Amino acid sequence: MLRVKLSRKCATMAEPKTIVNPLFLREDDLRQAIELLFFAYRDFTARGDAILARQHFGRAHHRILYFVGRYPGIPVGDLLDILNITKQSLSRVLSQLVREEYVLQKPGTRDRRQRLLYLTDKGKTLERELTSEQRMRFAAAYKDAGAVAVEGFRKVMLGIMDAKARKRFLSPFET
Amino acid sequence: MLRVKLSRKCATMAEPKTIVNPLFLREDDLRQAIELLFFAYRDFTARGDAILARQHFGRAHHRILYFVGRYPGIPVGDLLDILNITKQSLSRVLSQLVREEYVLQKPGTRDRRQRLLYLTDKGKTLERELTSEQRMRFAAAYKDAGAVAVEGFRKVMLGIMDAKARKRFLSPFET
DNA sequence: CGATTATGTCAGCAGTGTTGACATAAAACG
DNA sequence: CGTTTTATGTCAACACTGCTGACATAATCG
Repeated sequence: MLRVKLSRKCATMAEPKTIVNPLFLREDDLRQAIELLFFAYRDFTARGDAILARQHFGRAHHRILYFVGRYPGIPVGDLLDILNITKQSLSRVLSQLVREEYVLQKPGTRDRRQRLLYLTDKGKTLERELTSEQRMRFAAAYKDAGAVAVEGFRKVMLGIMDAKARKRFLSPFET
Repeated sequence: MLRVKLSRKCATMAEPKTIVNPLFLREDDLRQAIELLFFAYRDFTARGDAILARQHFGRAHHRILYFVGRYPGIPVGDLLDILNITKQSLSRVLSQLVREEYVLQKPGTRDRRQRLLYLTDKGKTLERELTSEQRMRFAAAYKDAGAVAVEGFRKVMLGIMDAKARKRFLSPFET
């Protein structure tokens, strides 16, 4: 579970971790964990970015499409909470999606200040195109890894995210 | 500063998945997987970004500091391979780090065209500050999740990344 | 020597996140 | 009812990061 490559080209590659030092190995595990997350996320998002670039969109557009598809009728404020960005950042991208008819806004019934968001058919189509590759990626990885591994992945990811986000996963119907 | 929770406000939250439909559940698992990765990565990088902002740096600076610290003496080309960005993108940030003496460049001995990269003490200090929070995050998550979960996390992440990156993890001494 | 490689640099564009300031409509409250 | 707060939007400016294209230098290779 050691080092990555570069061996041929990178001079200071040696440093074999052969000595059984629990503490040292732990450091190595943590370093590897960081890299696993980095490379997985990098590759996970790469193809979607390419698709988005075709229509002059970016990753932010995908995130909006995804979460609006996930929670049809979501108010803007809730979307801001999920994305953890400012309303100005969201607005720029969201208004573009509304203008180009990927997303539809309806005034709230209970609270007419709210603008509830929905995907149009056009939006659904693009969202599916973007997300399906990512779902296939996970489907393949889950299949290869097995059910036990999947549960482990889930546990570690929940441990990495902040408590607030973790709560959303663990208790779907709470404030 | 926090908004409210989705559940209360978002009308179309219901959709209980009570019906035992394997295919449907699978879709739900994949959707959850995507979100786990999204939220974990978002929160994983947030504090580092805040630290970097203090010195007018960004996430790209951290990545360079991290991988140069990881592979002292790494040539620029190898770093480009790891980061998967253009040399122009790298150059802007790297030359800044060199100028401000976080990173040191030495001409290669075998190939004098190469510029081998090393962290200065200043660079090591900043890198440690940035990465230590991330390591602690994983240390806590790993501890809570347990060894089996960690192995599962590792398997799933390897499955998500592209084959090229996976190889780097699995066969430490190859290109 | 000519071709390729490793690296760098200048310039411009796009996407995304930030802060600050200001505006409107509706809900909440006393 | 009138004041305050909330939900949302908008304009503007700035910073970081990625990309493409073009061009330059030095060293290695064949």
